[in-house]
Amino acid sequence: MKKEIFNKTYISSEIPSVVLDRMAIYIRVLNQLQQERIKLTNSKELSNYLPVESGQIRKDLNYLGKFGINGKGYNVKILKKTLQKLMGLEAKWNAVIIGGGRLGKSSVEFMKQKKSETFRIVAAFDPNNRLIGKKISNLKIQNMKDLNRTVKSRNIKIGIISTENNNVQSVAENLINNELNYILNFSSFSPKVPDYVILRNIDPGLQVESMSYHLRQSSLSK
Amino acid sequence: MKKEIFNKTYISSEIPSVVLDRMAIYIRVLNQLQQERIKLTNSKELSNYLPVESGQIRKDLNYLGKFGINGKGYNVKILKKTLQKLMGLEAKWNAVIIGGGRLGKSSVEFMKQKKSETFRIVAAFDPNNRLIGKKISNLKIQNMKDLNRTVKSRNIKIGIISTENNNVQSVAENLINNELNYILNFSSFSPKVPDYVILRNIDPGLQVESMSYHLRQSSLSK
DNA sequence: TAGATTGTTAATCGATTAACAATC
DNA sequence: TAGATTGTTAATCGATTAACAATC
Repeated sequence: MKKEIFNKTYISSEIPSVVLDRMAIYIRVLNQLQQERIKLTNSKELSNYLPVESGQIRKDLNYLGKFGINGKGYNVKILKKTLQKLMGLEAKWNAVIIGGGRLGKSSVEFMKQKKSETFRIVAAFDPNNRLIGKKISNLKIQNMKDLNRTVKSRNIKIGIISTENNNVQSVAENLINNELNYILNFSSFSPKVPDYVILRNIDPGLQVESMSYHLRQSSLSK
Repeated sequence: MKKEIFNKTYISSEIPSVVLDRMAIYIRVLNQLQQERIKLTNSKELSNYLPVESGQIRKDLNYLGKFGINGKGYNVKILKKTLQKLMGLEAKWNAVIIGGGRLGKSSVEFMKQKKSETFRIVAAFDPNNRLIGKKISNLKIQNMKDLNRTVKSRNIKIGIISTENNNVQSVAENLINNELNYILNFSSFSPKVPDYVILRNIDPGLQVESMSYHLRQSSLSK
């Protein structure tokens, strides 16, 4: 028993993060195929939907062990389920949001529309005392000093930051002090966190800016 | 004159996209330093704010030419301005949004809160005729058949997609047929586009999912 | 000048691609 | 069995890191 758990952990922790990123994308494509009632696919077909070569897809999928069907391809349903299991998408983690202002509200609303259902926001806080008692996403905004109690009682694992940039570092430290080591940051300032903390900065502006670079390039060459 | 433009284009197009991504992040940090009234910085200090080593920062910045001050560091203001210029952030490009439903609205609202000011949305469309005439972000939703005329008359360069997943491929093709080769996609389906098209998929769910993977890992090892 | 930090080269590392034997 | 596609190895490519001479 112990050994199996150990193996799983071992195998999984070997997966490079570029591969994990692609695996999340593969699930999107498999959903698409399922909508089109396709039961069996193969690495060539998958590559049609992605900027990834078929060989690389096969290599990535082999981190899951071998369960492709030689000469046939992959069973869409099984492949999707296996990926979802690996990515922990069967569970739903409790999250707390820090920052109940406009950025907080629009972030929550946006994620809701994107149907991102990996976490469930069960409590809200704000370092600005004037916001306490107001509501965000049907949750009453609480005083930061109650954070620890709520994290414990509600079994919260994820901290979401949506405060002003200048509060972000201290909020992040506060979360970490409360053993929240998984942080989703909607602000534009990336806090410095210890290595063991998993931090994801959600900053689409960065992608728009690299697009801007290409727009300028094309306007220069004209 | 011609030569200078040629050189600029040449130098810039050599910049690997990983480096461009980091450059956008460097601008964020420089903004932060400016807020703290810091006039001079160096690669070591910058690395404190980033998951990037000082040597790599220096290497990245050298794509801009050499204008660091040996023994001193970099002038914050000049460095920021140079990066912004390279990234084309002085210009503001006109954009059209296709998809005036809830995803469209919350995407626009979210980007507004994130103060992403690289583009300006000047027109809205929806393939669903029932939405025509309604409003999104103060813009009347128009009929898709008027897309071409509006793109030309308003000098639109960027197409934003915020429709349902199953419309995304055809909407993308429509945009490209109208010479909109810079596409920002807020849906969860990535359309297949020709190589010359610059496509950015804004899908924060992917980052949440790779976080989920780590949450599962940690719960397994307990 | 001495001290500090840049700019740059060479070495390392890891990820991608190409190719094909194994297998259903 | 023949045909097709997987799983996997070896070769290539590119990005990161380490190290230091150049320079203010």
